[in-house]
Amino acid sequence: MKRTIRCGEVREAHIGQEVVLNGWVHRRRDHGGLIFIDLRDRAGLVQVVFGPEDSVTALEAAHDLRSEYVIAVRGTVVRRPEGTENPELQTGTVEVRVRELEILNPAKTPPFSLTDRTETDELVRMKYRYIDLRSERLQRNLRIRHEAAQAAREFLTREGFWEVETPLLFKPTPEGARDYLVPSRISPGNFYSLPQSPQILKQLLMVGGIDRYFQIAKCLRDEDLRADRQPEFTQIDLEFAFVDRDEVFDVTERLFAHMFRQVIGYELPVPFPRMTYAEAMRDYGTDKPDTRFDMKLVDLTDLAPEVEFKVFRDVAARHGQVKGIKAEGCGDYARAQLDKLTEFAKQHKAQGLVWMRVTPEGLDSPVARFLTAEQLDQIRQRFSAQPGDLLLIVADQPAIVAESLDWLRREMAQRMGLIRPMTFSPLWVVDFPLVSWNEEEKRWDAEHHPFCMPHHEDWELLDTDPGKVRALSYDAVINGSECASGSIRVHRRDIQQKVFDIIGVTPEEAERKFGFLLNAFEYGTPPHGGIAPGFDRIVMMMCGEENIREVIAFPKTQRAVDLMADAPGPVDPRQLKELHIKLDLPTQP
RNA sequence: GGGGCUGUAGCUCAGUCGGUUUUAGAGUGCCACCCUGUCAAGGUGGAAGUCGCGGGUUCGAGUCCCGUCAGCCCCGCCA
Repeated sequence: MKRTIRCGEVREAHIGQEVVLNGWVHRRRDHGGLIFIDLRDRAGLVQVVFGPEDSVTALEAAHDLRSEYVIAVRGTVVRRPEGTENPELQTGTVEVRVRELEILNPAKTPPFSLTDRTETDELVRMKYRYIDLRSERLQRNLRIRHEAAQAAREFLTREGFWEVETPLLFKPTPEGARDYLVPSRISPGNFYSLPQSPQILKQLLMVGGIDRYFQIAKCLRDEDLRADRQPEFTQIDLEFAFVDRDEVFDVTERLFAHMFRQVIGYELPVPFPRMTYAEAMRDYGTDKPDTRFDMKLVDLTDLAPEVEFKVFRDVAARHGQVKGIKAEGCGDYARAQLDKLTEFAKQHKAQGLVWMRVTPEGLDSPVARFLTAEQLDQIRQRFSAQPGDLLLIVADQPAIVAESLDWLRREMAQRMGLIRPMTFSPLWVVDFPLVSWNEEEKRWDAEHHPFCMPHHEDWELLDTDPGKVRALSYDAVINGSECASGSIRVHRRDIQQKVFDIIGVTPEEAERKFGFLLNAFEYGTPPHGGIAPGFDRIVMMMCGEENIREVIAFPKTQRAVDLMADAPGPVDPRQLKELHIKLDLPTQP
């Protein structure tokens, strides 16, 4: 029996029609002489009814139906009897009275229920991913993912981008993330690497005159996983020829706005506010600030040398910082709670946490006795603190102050309920440093990648003070999550050489690693730049999900294992021999 | 590589100070029977356990200790 309509699409308009439905048995309510089945497919649920008036044969057969049986039914759409409508269902005013039932495939009792309200352990969900994919949650998430991809394609096509595929089997890139390698059978001892991103290839497409390129591209990085990181993930990869930063921003903002509007009906504020890297670090202690709430970091370093409190004075003397945040209305935190917050700050590297409860009389704090009344008042004013507020202050090296206060800020916002679900606060973070000092190896590293254009005003600094050079690189940040990253690229040989000099790449090395790209640049390269929005993270936000696995059909665990397929797995020795590979495994003691 | 949380019935969980508060329980699911308007259907009965795994302490371990495995969160890592 071939279906004539999807279960979730049956409506009052179909009353009186004969329909054939195909789907899964979601729930059954067997009254003996009357059986109700909620039949489910991608579109939703509809109630089908088996009764003796319609077919005794079907009724008898229906007693054998169990959860997740795949069935076909033929019957008539009728209005439900007065008082039996179910407002919870889109199909709740109608039902299908069954005359004919065919069991297309029975099912073993599923290892977990798709109808329970309880949350099943993710281990079980991932092992039986094909069952979990039937759940309302994953069906919705994958629908949103599909619609987001379609919206992106539609928008970018309209904006004049060509979708071009780039190879998965490519050349190992020497820097950046760890590569996934693929041995070559034909070229013994040589390997392809799977792309961490199509970075170099998209730049070559610009040299190739493609002008505007996009690709919904799989990227592969052999690094450890996180709640928002999988070893293979998807970027909406973009590159533009003859472009400046503002144009990249404009297109990207409109792309995001289009996707959010089209898929979830949310209006992103366009244009996105812009913040320099330096401002972000100063005000939020991170390069990806969550701007859904304020609670900016307040700097007290200038007050520190004057105070009697030794911790502050010492930190000031060692070029450290004293900064804090104000948690409005948290002045009623008890000692035990404050001890826990101190513990939290310590877990995030701070030596300790100075708290101050703002009372009508002044500041109540263990360190208050080391501060003069005037100093306490200065602090209060610096925070614009009102009675009932709580001040949380960290004194340490700048990096630790930034990190611990970033964590505290987000923790307090969470506790204070400042984070509304399904609100989105985007911004650009711009002017990242071009290079950063690698203390262990005593050299400069590229902060983004070595093809990133330095700010024009900073070109002289390339020779004198590379650490101060700002790059024409940028991140789009939404709700504290890095959602896109890109830059204007170097297309001039002399600038490229200077950047290589700074990061210690010799001409020979450059030739060996990126020779084909540098060669290409000598044959007429347009100024170009681009950006790569992280598709999975965008979809996560649209779905209101906290975890990337919820928006990927077949995700991997934190140990990069597919629990369903049991990948990775061993291979046949013959396959290894063909690839000229001998294993050298660590021996078990 | 490191820190933290978790692991008891198919699923979600409880299990107190280590003990005749059990023969390790509950809800749900499952199985059987009854049941014509339910929608988390209802009723009666039943089956269901390697307490993640290994070792140790003890007269006695789901409970304490050590190790180990797995899942999750975080640090490192992610140009």
